[in-house]
Amino acid sequence: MTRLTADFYLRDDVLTVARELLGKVLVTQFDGQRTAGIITEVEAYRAPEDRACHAYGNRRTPRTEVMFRPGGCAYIYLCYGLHHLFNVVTGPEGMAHAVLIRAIEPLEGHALMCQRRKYAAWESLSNRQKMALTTGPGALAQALGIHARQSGQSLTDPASPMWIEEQGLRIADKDIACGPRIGVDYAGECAAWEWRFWIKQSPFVR
DNA sequence: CAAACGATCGGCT
DNA sequence: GCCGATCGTTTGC
Repeated sequence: MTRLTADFYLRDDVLTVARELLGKVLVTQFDGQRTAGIITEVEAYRAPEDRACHAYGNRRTPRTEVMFRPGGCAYIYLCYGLHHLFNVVTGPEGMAHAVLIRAIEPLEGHALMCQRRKYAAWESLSNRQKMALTTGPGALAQALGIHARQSGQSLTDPASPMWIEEQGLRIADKDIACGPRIGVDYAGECAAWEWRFWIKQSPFVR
C-alpha cells in the first residue's frame, strides 16, 4: 500500500486535489479491522472567499481550527445532529481548504461496514442497498467507523488509523463530471460554483 | 444562557 | 417526493 504523503495534500489548489482524490482509496483501520473504499464523489471548500466553507472569511472557531492546519489531516464534524462528515484538509498552513468525501465504492471490510450501518450481510443485499451502504457523506463515515472526535487526526503519520492510498486506479478527465455542491443554497453566488466532482460512470454517486 | 440552524438519511406515502 | 429525527456549534441577548 502506498499511503498518500504530505506533499499531495499541501498543494494550494484544492480543486485539483479534489479531482485527484477520485479513484484513490480511503482506509480506516481501528483495532486491526480494515475497511476501505474507492472515492467516487467529492466536494471542494475554500476559505476565505467561499461562503459555503465553514471557515468563510478565515473565521476561526474551535471547530474550524483544524482547517487552518497544514494539509493532510481530517476535518470531521457533526451535521444535522446525527451525521459525521469526513473532510480532508488541504493546502499550506493557514489556508483553510478542505475536500468533503461524499461517496465511496466498498473495497474491503464489507462485513464490518454492513455491521456498522446495521445492514444485513453484504451478499444478501439488493443492488440498491449495496449502493446506499456508502453513498452519501454521512453513510460512508458511518460505514468506516469515523466519528467527529477524530477530527484533526493525521492522514500521513504512519501510525495513524485513517489514511488515503493510491492503488493505481487513474480517472481520466473525460470520466469526471462536475456540478454545484449539495445543500449549500444559503451560500449566495457560491452555491452555483461547480465544485462537486464525481466519477461519471460510477453507480456509487447520487 | 438560550435558541436557531445545518456540507443528511431513511422511512413512509 | 416529503418529512421527522437529533445535537454540537455558533451567535446574539
